[in-house]
Order: sequence, then C-alpha cells, then structure tokens
Amino acid sequence: MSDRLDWNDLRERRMTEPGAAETYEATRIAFELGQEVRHLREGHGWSQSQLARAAGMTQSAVARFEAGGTVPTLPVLERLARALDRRLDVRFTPNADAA
Amino acid sequence: MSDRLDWNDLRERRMTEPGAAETYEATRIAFELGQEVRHLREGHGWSQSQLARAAGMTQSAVARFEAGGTVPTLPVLERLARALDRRLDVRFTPNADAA
DNA sequence: TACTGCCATAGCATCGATGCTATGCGGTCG
DNA sequence: CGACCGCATAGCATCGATGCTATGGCAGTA
Repeated sequence: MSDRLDWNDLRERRMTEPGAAETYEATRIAFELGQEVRHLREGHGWSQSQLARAAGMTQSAVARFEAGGTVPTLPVLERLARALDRRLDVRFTPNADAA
Repeated sequence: MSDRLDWNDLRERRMTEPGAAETYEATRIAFELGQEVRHLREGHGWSQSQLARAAGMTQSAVARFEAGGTVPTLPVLERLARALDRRLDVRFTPNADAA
C-alpha cells in the first residue's frame, strides 16, 4: 500500500499539496462525481464494461474515473450523464457563506 | 469573418460535426459558462486582467474562456468561481424526459 | 495626434485527461 | 481445477486545455 503509486496516492497527494485549495476542490468534486456515477451505474445494474460501451469509452476509463483517478472533463461527464439517462448540470451558485 | 480561423469558427465547427451530440452539449455548456462568467465579472466591475489575476491566470486565458474558445476544465472553473465569490456546482440531475 | 486601458487572438510549450491494450486478482460456477 | 466475469491498474500514444508572451484593434482622452 505504501510502495505503490496508484490513483489513490495521486489523489491524496494532490489534495494535500500546499496552496492548492482550488485543485483540492476540483479533486474532491471529481471524487464525489465518481462515487455518484458508480452509484447510478449500480442502480442500473450495469457493469463497468456496459456503462463504458454506452458512454463510448472503455472499462478502464470508467474504473479510473469512478476511482477519482483523474479530474474528468466536461465532454466525458456529458457522455456519462447521457448513458445514465441524466442531465449534466454545471453552474455557479451564490456562495451562501451568509450562515 | 470567413477567412479567419478563430475560436468562433472552431466552436461552430465543433457544434456542427455529425454524430457529436455529446461534444455539442459540452461545447454549449462551455459557451454558456463563458457568458455567465463575463456577466458576473462585469457585475463586479472588473476587467479581464483583474479577474485573471484574482483567478491565477492571464488575461488571454480569461478572454479565451469567455469567448467559448475551449471547453474548460474543472480546476479552472473552480478558480474562476472562487475569484467571483461563487461556488462551483456540478451534478447529474434526473432527466425529466418522463413527459 | 499620442497615450492608455480593455479586449481578441495568434503561436508555442507543457501538462494532464482520455483512449487503448494487457494484466492481475478475487469471486463464482461448471 | 479451469473458465469466466467484474473490477483495478499499469504503460503508452495522442489529443486538447491551459499558461504564456506578444500583438493588433478600438475607445476614450489629454
């Protein structure tokens, strides 16, 4: 677990780098999206391979994305959303710090 | 307008390529986000250079993004959102096609 | 007219995401 | 046990976004 340099390591490293609050956020968002997709996929009773085919990508790409291995791009998110019968929604919401 | 190969041309070309519905969508989202950022920026009374500095990028990058010249990545959107005092929100919403 | 600020673009280097094939590993089933 | 399925990863090629500098045009304005 410690001499291996895998996606989890990479992600953690990215999220602990100093002064990278934005990258941290993006990485966190990517991770959460990955979890959500996994959830949706399992809800459909699909395997990674099936989702991959439906989204026009390969099983490895799906696995990488679900694991939060990379910060996905909008085109990829779009394709996944379509395959999962969802709509991709990207917006700037007012920063409700007013709490 | 016709012998120049600029971002508008590129974008239009991308959006009219056959069988690229997902890329079309992503490009459209990118374009709308660009417009929204421009709107927000002007609301703050900032120039592209000022926003660029606040978001840790250059004026040219801001211009390119606002013009929809490229499909932005999540880290970039995050930084812009922060600079504009907004929260970046990415989600898969239920596709209300059920009509 | 000269100067200055703002925006649009070009051109290029670099970094990182994606696409791909090939494995490895743990179950399950025959 | 052997075949198969599902998931995780490695390694590599390629494409595309970003970062940068340098311009050019366009309004104001002195």
